[in-house]
This record gives sequence, C-alpha cells and structure tokens, in this order.
Amino acid sequence: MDKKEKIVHAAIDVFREKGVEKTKVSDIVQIAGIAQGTFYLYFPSKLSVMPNIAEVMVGKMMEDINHHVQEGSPFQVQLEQIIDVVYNLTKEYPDVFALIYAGLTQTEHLKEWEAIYAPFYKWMSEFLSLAKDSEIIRDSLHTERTAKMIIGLIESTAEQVYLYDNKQEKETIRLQKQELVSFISYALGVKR
Amino acid sequence: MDKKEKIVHAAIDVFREKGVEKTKVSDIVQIAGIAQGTFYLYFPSKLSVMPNIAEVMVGKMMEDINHHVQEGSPFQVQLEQIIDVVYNLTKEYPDVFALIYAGLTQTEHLKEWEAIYAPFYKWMSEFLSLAKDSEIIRDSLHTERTAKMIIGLIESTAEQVYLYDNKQEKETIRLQKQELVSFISYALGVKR
Amino acid sequence: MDKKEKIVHAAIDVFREKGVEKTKVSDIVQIAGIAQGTFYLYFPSKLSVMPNIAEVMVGKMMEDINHHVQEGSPFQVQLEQIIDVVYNLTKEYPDVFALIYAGLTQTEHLKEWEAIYAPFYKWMSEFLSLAKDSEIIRDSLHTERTAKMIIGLIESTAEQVYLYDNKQEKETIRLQKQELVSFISYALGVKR
Amino acid sequence: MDKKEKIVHAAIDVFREKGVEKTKVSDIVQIAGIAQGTFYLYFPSKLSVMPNIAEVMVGKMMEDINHHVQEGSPFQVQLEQIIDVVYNLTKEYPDVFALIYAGLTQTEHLKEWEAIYAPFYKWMSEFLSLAKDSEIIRDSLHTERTAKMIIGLIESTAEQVYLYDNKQEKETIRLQKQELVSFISYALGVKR
DNA sequence: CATGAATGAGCATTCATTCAT
DNA sequence: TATGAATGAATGCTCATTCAT
Repeated sequence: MDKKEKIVHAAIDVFREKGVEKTKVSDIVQIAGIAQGTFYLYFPSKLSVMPNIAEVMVGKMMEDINHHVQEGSPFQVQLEQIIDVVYNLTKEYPDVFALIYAGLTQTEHLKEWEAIYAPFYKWMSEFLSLAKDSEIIRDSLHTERTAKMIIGLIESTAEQVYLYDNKQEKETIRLQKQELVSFISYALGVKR
Repeated sequence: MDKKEKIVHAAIDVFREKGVEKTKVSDIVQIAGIAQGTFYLYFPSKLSVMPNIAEVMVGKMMEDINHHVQEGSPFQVQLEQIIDVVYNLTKEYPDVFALIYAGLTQTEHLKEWEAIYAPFYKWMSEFLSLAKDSEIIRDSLHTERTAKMIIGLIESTAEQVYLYDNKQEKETIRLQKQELVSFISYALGVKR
Repeated sequence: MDKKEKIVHAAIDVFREKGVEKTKVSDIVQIAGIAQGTFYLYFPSKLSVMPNIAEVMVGKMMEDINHHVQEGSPFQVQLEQIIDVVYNLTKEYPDVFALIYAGLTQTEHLKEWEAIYAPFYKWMSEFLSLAKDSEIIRDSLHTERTAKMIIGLIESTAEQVYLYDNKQEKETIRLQKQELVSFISYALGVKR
Repeated sequence: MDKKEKIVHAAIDVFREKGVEKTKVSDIVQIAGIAQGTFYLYFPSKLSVMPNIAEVMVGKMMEDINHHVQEGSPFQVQLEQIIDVVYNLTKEYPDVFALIYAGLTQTEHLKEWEAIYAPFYKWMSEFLSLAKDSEIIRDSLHTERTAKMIIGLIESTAEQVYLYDNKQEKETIRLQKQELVSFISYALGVKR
C-alpha cells in the first residue's frame, strides 16, 4: 500500500471516528504512520481527500455487487441481493457516505460526485436494461433515470435504518427490507 | 423574534452563503445583530444550531405542503404537488438540507432527526392511509414504512437534480419528475 | 449571615476547590446564592475578596488559640497547643493560606497582610513577654521579632507536612511536631 | 539555549514584572522570541511552566550557596552566609518565590515541589550532619527534619522582611538577621 | 521523496462587568 | 438594594501549512 492509499484509508478511519470538522491533519498522518509534511506531498488540504474516499467506497460497493449479485438468479432475488449489499455497507460504514456527502458539500468537489458514482449508476442502468429487454419489468421506464432513483431510494432507506432510527431490531429491518423490495418491484412493474 | 430565533435564522443565511466549515460564530452573531457572548447563552457551539435549523426547515416544508397540496385533488395530482413542494424547497435552499444532514452527522444530534422529521412522516402516513382506505392504492403496503421511503426517494432525487448534476435544463427536470411520479404511482399500485 | 459574609465564605470554598485563577465570579455567586450583579455591590473584583478571606482565616486562628491554649498550663504544653492549632487549621484548609498568599501577591493588597496578621503576631508577642518576665525563656530575645519567626516557622513546617509531602503517616507527623517543639524550646532557651 | 529554556527564563521575567495572573502567553513568547504556537509544543499552559521556574530558582540557590558559604569558616559564620544567600535571593526576586508558591498551588504540581527542593534539603542535612559529627551542635536533633525546618524558617523570615513589611530599613533587617542567627544557634544548641 | 519542528493567522470561547428592570 | 440577561474585549489555543534538513 503506497503512501497515498495509506492517507486515504487513515482519513476514512479518522473521519468516521471524529467527523470531518473535528479531524485534524495530524490525526490522519498519525494513523497513516507518515510525517505531517508528507501529507502535503499528496493532497493540498484535508477536504481534498474526500473524492478519493468516495472512490474507495464506490469501489467497495461495486466489488460487493460483483461478488454477491448472481446474474443467473431471478430478478427479485437479485434485487434483494443489491439491497443487501447497500444495507451491509451502510451498516459497516454507518456515516462514511454521509461524511463524503458532507465533505463534498463543503468544497467545490461536488461536481465530481457524479463521475465517481458513475460506475454504480451505469451498472444499475444495465441491470434494468437487461430486465427490460427480457420483459421482466415494465417497458415504460427510462433506465438511466430509474437507476438513479432506485439507488437513491435504497441508500436513503438504509440510512434511515442505520443512522437515524436508534438501532432498530433485526426483525424491523427485515420487514423494512421486504417492504422496500415490494415497493421497487411494484415501481418497476415486475412481472411474476 | 427572540434572540434564539434570530440566531437560527442568521445561521441558516450564513451557512447557505459560506458553508458550515467556513462559517465563523462571529459571522452569525453579526447577521443576528447580537453580541458574540450572547450566542453562547443559547447554543454551546456552532454545530449545535443544526437541530434548530432542521426544525425550521421541516416547519417550512409542512407549511408549504398545507398550502399547496389540495385535499380535493386526485391522488396523482396531490402526489405531483408534494413532489413540487419538496423540489422547490430543495431548489430554494439547495444546500441547507445537505448542510443539516452534514451538520447532524458531525454531532451527536443525529438521533434528534427522527423527532424533527416526525411531522412530515406523520402527514405522509396519513395521506397514504386515506388513499388506502379509499382503495386508491394497493392494500398490501405498510403506510408508515412506505411514507418514509417515499420521502427519502423524493428528497434524494431532488438532491440529485439540484445539487449533483451541474444545473440541469428545465426540460430534463420535468422529465425526471414525471418519471418519479410514475415510479411512485406504480410502487403504490395506484388504481387509475 | 449578610450578603457580604456569604460572598466571602463562598469565595473560600470555591478558591479552595478550583484555585484562584480558575475561579469565576459566577462560581462564587452561585455558591453564595446571590445574583451576579449583587457581587459588585460589595466587591469591585474577584481578587478584592482576598483581604476579607484573610481576615476570616486569622479570626478562626485566634478563636482556636483562645479555645485550645490553656493559660495555666506549662510553657511547653502551651507551645504544643499552639502548634496543634496551626497544624489543624492547615490540615483543614490545606491551601487557603497559600491561596491568600497567592491572591494577595497578585494585587496591591500585600501591604494589608501585616495588618490582618497583626492580632496573631500581637498575641504571640505577649505570650513570649509573659514567659520572659517569668524567666521561663531566655532574656536575650526580642519578643516581637521572635514572635514572627515562630509563627513563620510553625506555618512553614505545617505546610511542608500537609501540602508538599505526599500525605505523611500520622507517626511521621508526630515525630515532626516533637522535633519542632524541641527546636523552638531550644531556640527560646526554655528553662526546664 | 534551547527553546524550552528560553520560555522558562522569559516566563520568570514576565511573571516578575506583571504577576502571574496578568501575564499572557503572548507576553512570554514575545520575550522568548518564539512563535505563540511553539510555546504549546513545550508547555500545555501558562501555569505548567512553574515547576521549571522553581527548578531554575533552586539551581540559583545552590549555586550561590556553593559560592558564598565557605566550608572552612566557623559554624555560626557559615550559618550567617546561608541566611545571606537566601535573603539576597529573596531580595533580588522578591516575588518569584511567592509566585512559584502561588503557581504551584494553583496546579497539580505541588507534589513536584519536594523533588525540586530536594537538593537544598540534602545540602542542609549534610551541613548539619557534619556539625553534629564534629559536636558543634546538639546530638539530639534529627538532621533531615531539622534541615527542612531551618530552610522554612529562613525563607519565611526573608519573605516577611522583603515582601510584607513595607520596605524596612537596613538597620532593622540587620537586627532581624542577627535575631535569626541567635534563634537558630540556640535551637541547634551550638556550642560556643 | 520524506521529515517534523516551527510557525502565526485565525477563531472559539470565556467571563468580568454593566444596566435596565 | 437586588437581579441576571446581555455584552464584547480579551485571550487561550488550534492546526493547516511551510521549509530547512
């Protein structure tokens, strides 16, 4: 792992623990095990690490998707698998996405968000296209637009469950997921 | 308007203009027209104003909903009106919601979020209940859970449109909204 | 107890607990159970309470002396009783004398110290005079000067025992006191 | 002279001139010729410099003792020389000792006092031991305990002379010293 | 490339003091 | 007299950034 990667991963850890505002560059370099000055060889400022963090997180997301969503499975099952991936990542990194969001908001990097999220959007679009071609979902939907909606929907519910609500019970989460699968299935007009 | 309100409204203005991180307490008190020390009589820190800002924003939201959503109108029209309200608020305060979100994440106030958002959740639940009772939407959905989903969905798409995508064209936004109405209508199993 | 007395006693408590520098006027008024503004009706500043505190402490000292030193007892016994009084007060208020000292140093009130301590000096002078007249102690000593020395000596050893040395054992303290009695007795040329 | 030493010496100067309470960290760093932030690399706060100041002062004391107390001289003469050293230092730094005392009281460093003063205590103990072995002073005294007493006694009289009493006349001081020499000589049972 | 001691502008925060009630 | 909310000057302290090694 090179120095740059070390910094990014250290930043994720520290941001998670202390929040963006309270994190000092000195905290990051300490965890990264490098010198204070070295940080500035790779990043011009604390917040400029954000896009790289986002990239890492989206990378994780895509990796998990590729690992856990089985192309052969029925559409609804794949949908559940996608939801599981997003929920699990949100659970594991309860606030990193919020953090990225916050961090990006505070800089001029917001525009990069689209580009960073592009792989996930693209994957979802293709997933929907495939289903549309196979006539599994309704023909009237616009795959790109719908892809973004679904991703936003899954993420926002995941956050509601793992961030806002004070630690819900397993059963509640299961019900919530089921409701979400139904909601999306109906929305897509899945033919059973 | 008492001092506390003055601070909250000044904070909204300054946060919008400069972002949370770059805002100094001195900026806020200057706009609020009070002394530096007075701020600390009401709030222990800059970020602790966040929950109150959130309250104000949700208040605005509920007010707009009550003004613009006509109870007599057909379900789909009301749905469009709700979406318009959320989109317009997001457009008017493009980053305040992001800010609240970010600000809350950075403090321990995240748990208050649920309570602050409660009025909106409740309104939406009742809106769905009514429609369910009138057999306008499918009977199988759970109104509370679905209410949260719809709110999360509308907000996340609104943010995608007004925050991430570099200022979209009007036409694109219109299409996006239409797609959203369809998506939700299908999801709810609206009987036409 | 009138307001002024309340302030002085509250100040003693708070100074002991937090030290002079870290004590806020607001702490004092809170303990005194009066309003912030009321403080300034009686004292112009935090440090100006010091001389009154000193007075209270010297008052306590004189009171204890009058209670515990028996005029009829042999000289050495009375000496031990004096030492006990000073030691016990130092033990009970381990740092108040240091505090007064510190507080006085920081203002222009140092000169008042002499006046405040005067009763104790006077009492000790007379105690020595009496003993000198009765030919219990050597005739060559100057009672005023020696009085101050003895007081300084007893106080400094008391502080060494109760402030600096990390909480000594009872036995050590007893030995120390005995040594002190001997020391002073020799110094005064006590005839046995 | 390294940065830390610079800070300590600057602090002594500023504390002497303005008193502890009125001294700002910015005053110290200005005299020390370093940056504000640098101060905090070496000391966590203004008062935490105190133990180091104490060390410097005790260092000065020992140096003067070694210079001015002649081992060959008669016991009484050496005693006078010790008293002169303490008096002169107290005169030269009329409030630094008070300051240290005050400063230590206000922090948690009081316990360090013993360690810092140790060299002086040790020197005095040995001085007494030697005199005891040579049968110059009475055999019944405990050297360590008596050493502390004598040091406390000399210091407290010096402070009475140079701090409390409003600038005494030379003659008064001479008499006071003489009285002190007598007092100690009797106390030690010096054989003439 | 890497370091980490030093910097000092910048800001949050405090708290003695006031004054309208 | 008594109050305590409001004040804002004063200051401690932080921490991103630099640069000589």
